[in-house]
Amino acid sequence: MKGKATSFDIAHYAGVSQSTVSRALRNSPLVNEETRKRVFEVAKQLNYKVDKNASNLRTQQSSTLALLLFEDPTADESQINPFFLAMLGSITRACAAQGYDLLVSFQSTSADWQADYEDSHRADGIILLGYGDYVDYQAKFSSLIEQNTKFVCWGASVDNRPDLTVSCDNYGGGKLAAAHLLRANRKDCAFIGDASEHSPEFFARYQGFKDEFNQHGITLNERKMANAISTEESGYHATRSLIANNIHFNSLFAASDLIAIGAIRALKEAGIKVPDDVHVVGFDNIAVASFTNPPLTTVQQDTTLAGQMLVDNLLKLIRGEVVENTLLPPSLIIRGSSV
Amino acid sequence: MKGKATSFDIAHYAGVSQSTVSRALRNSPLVNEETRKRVFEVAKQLNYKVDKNASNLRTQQSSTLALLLFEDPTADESQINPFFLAMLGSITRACAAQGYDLLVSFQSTSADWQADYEDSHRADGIILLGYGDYVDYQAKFSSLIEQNTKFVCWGASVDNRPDLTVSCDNYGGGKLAAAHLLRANRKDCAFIGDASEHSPEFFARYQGFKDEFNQHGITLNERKMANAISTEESGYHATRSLIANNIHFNSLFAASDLIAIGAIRALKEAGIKVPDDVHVVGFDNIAVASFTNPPLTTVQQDTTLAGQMLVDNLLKLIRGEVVENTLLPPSLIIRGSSV
DNA sequence: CGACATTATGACACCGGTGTCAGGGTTGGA
DNA sequence: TCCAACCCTGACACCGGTGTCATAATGTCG
Repeated sequence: MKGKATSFDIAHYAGVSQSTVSRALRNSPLVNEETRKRVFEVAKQLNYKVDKNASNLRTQQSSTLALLLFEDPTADESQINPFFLAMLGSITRACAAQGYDLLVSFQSTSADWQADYEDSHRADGIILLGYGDYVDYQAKFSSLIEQNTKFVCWGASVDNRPDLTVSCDNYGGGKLAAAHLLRANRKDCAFIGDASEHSPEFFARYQGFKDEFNQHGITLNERKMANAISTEESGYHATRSLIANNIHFNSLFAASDLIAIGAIRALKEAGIKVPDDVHVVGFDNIAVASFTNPPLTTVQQDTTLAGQMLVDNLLKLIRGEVVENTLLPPSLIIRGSSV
Repeated sequence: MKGKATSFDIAHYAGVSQSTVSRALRNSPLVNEETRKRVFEVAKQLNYKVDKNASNLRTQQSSTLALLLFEDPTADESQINPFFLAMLGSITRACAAQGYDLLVSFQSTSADWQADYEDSHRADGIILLGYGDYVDYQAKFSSLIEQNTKFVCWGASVDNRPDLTVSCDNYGGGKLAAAHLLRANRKDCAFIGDASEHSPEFFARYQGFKDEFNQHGITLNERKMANAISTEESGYHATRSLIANNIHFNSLFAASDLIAIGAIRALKEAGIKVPDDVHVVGFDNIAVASFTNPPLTTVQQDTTLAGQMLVDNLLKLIRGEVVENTLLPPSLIIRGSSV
């Protein structure tokens, strides 16, 4: 037998029509049990597999989801944010559990990214994942909605469509971190991250953090903030610049673990002890966090649940079901960097 | 316009036949330049995208590769080996660079994994990635070859088909590690990992390591070996058991970084100082390695190059070109755990 | 025994492109 | 003027399935 077997080949050998083969293989109740058995046997013998292209073409759906992973173009190319890798893992698993395949694609945040996986019928829906400047995205989101493209995104909120977003309760997470530092009476706190509308997730973390301090009658000093994107390098440099400017603090909240790790490096280098001189709290609970020196206290995001919710919500959207906004509860992981 | 536009819609609005639309969009030289321009305009207006299912069905190829990631079933489910995640990243990028999409799928090593992505025409070829018990795989490999399925795999060697494998020079890497420890005169060395034919990569690392010692007239003590799979937990327990058995050593070579990190934890717990009492060397250079305490000396595998070679070689196989066996050179990264 | 429901199957159009072939129109050389 | 060459286009079969419709065979009941 040259080439791959088709349903016609099976039909020939099983002595039935091709239609019957198709029905038999999909367990249609219309087919006689004996016939079905015969068809299955022949199919197995010929190592037959349904041609997904033909099947998808006819049914107009692909049983495939696409994952677009946005990378901060300013970040080091070779390293991918471990938090998103963890998400990728859980999304992959969630897809498999639902019988869907997953197409993975990396996108640069700057370039005008293409979301044509759905237009071209390669995927039934799209998952958008990544930090990045979501201000620019709203226009893109609108056009996706207009074209009736099914998608969900992590973190970034889509104007007027809370149902398209799954995210961690970043605000609540920020409060958790603040409450923890306040319990240890570390009131003189620095913040490293981007607390602007360009990074809605970081912004929410900062807001929660600030509000918790405010509720304790403490106003954060704006001079003790430094901008950073979510890389170790960036966190390192931001913290260095604070130190270089003689800014003092006895605790530090980083908008992400990578930033926190870079901050710890800068602190150590300057002879500042963690946690004795400065308590450090990060966000994400990436795998590395427990191996740093000292181990990093951090606000955990449940990536397993997050992946599941993204996939579940997307499938609901595809099926036309109603979806609620999904906010996942964060939890505080206390380690050596703050005790 | 309800539903998505097809080439017939474009043909209608552009006043040409559907055949011409198809040709025009694929930049066939047969089409008049003016006609082409008109077609492109209409296509853009209708936000037309070629239906991949139809296209793939007709051309019998998918411009898609599938990545099967094997996980050690005994490992913690929620954590994925960071080394493979790094590989996943570089493979994704390499695919994109070649204009291919990537389907990602996790497989359990134990279950009889399905490689039907190619049979079902969802992918043109398959990349196999993962540690694991490759002895069981040889039969599967044979059947893949027999069915003329295009695939390459990382690490594991396929009987008589070196061209289907891309791997790091694990043997050479082991020698690098050994030479490094010998330079510091740390001759009393323990090995943590699985040095059996079940883990060909670990086995090769151990062989190179042992041979280098032998060439210096030193025979490794088999009692100072402990089995471990590539997880932190496993490395921790293996090392603990060595310590519990009162086995002494002044250096330790771990078959992977995760094992090394677990080993360091066990050593610290037992009051053994790294690197003063024991020099530790790992393998992989995962991202975590530079953040451990002390930072981990390790043998680096070039994941970027590895991903590229896997994709390049697979595409060559698909195109029917000849492929050479690909061995990537490792390099030693010296950090605090061994100086 | 005839009317009718039930079961199992085959024939066929269809999904949306791609590739082949035939043919119309124009140009150029003899 | 006629034929060949060239350029461009349309008609149509085809990829390998799925879904609908028609129909043959069998069973059921009055």
